[in-house]
Amino acid sequence: MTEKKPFSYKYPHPAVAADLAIFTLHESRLQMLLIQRARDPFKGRWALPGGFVRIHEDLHAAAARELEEETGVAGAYLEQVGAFGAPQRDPRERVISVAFFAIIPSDTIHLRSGGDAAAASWWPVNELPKLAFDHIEILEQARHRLRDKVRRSSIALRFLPPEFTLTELQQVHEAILGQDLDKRNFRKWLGSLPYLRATGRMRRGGQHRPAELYRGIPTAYIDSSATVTGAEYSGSDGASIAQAYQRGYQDAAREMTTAFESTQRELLKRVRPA
Amino acid sequence: MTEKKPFSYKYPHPAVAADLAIFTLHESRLQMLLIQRARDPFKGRWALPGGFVRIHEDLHAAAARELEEETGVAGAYLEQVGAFGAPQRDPRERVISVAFFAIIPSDTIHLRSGGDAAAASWWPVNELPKLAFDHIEILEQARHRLRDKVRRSSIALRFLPPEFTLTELQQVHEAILGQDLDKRNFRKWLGSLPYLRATGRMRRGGQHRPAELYRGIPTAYIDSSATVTGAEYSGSDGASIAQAYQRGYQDAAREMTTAFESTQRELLKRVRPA
DNA sequence: ACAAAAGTGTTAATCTTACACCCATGG
DNA sequence: CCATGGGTGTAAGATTAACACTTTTGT
Repeated sequence: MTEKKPFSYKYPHPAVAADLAIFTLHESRLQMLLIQRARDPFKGRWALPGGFVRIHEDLHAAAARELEEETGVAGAYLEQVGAFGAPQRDPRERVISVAFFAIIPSDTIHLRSGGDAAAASWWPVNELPKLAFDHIEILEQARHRLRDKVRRSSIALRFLPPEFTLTELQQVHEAILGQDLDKRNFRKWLGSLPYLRATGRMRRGGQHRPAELYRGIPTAYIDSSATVTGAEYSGSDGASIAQAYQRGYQDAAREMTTAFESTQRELLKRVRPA
Repeated sequence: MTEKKPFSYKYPHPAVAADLAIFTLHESRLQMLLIQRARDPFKGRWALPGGFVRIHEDLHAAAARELEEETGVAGAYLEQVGAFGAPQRDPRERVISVAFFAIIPSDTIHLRSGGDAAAASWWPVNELPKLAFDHIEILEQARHRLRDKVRRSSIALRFLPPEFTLTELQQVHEAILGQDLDKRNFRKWLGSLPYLRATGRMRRGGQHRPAELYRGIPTAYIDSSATVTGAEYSGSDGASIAQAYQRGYQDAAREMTTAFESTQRELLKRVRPA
């Protein structure tokens, strides 16, 4: 009945897991992915997806792997929230969990049911069931981080496909902040951001005026060099980007850089040279 | 020559350490504590203080323990920055480091030289030596967090003794932000914060006008109940606190709560009932 | 009396908020 | 022609930024 335990250390070591708060926008609501535990402890309870970090695996890579196993999505936005390590958080053994939050675009919702899970499904963040372990705490920190960031970065774009309407973008903000926003003020604010560009294309659908489609501008165009470059142009576009940048959108720029870097790492794995 | 390794697991487990970016204000500059490594790897290099988390020890408690071992200070402000776990960050074995930043008041600077350290000393953050491991990365994240928080929380008070002058508080902000601030605007801004109270006492020293001493108000007075309570009073103090609170100082309040909680845990250990 | 830091207000510019109507399309 | 969501501007209020002189003390 005794298992083989071939990995030995001079001092006791905890296990390290990566847990994920995976957000998406679905039916105009912020939703997150939970799995129902198939085994004890907390059998039947809902929990954040996650799993153990492999011994030579980077934390971020472990989270990305779990994310892909669970959703089939590679290259989603992924950001560390922090480590959770209360001694008794897992009754089996000491487990330190490094939590991440992930955002997957609302047009990318597939699910796979993994090994530990009896079921996986999306839950609106305001109607969550009781969670296993200390996952409610992890989740609250992730939500808080998301709320903070949505105002100061381009992270909202991560919830949307590459082209989107401003109304869709507004719905992302409203879902995350949990409050309605004024359409005109919201658009005025967007106008001051350096990372949105109208495509000129339209989305038509429903019996109403078509909406213009926008895209996020990759960071390259708005990093610090834009301050110098943009200012020389008479074209209002470059100038306003530079100006907006100077007025404190470094945060947004930095965030996009980080985001792109992390995504890039994943994407590069599956892209042939052009 | 083979060591005994009595702790065995079915799967390999990483070691988990807590590393600390310990900040203080010294000679009007933001400084941090580094230790010089006595052993390989990186023998002779400077590094963040830290050590392994014990198997039944909370992460926060491990950081607090290291902090006290290194500085003799208990109950300092301590906040997690995140987990750092690149596979080769420590050449000896897989080590995942949970980083914290700590703030110790500028009147509390004692040092003890611990086991691993050949020496420990304070370094101005703008004149740091080359660091061991990935500590420069940890430190940059900690500094960034500190800069972000100083504007949106009462964290600056942590650098000061319980009573301080507004000029001292301004110096804390200037040291952290790395830029000079306008005295009048700074004070106007302080006036809008809910957590400062003039004591009426003065500090005299030097051949100039004495400065009034201030204190931080414990969170109890400014948490959400203040919104209700304060508004009923005609006394301008309560009302303005409530008002300021409503206008978005929840952040400050929450931060102080967190800070107080973490400190309290430490302090309660050494306080007799009144 | 002078050197040194403490303390104090006003104005212009910018940013934020509140608010209501016309437009283009599909049915 | 009507229902639906898309798109647009202005004025008042709040916040931020720039800026210089008087006060109080110790020597």
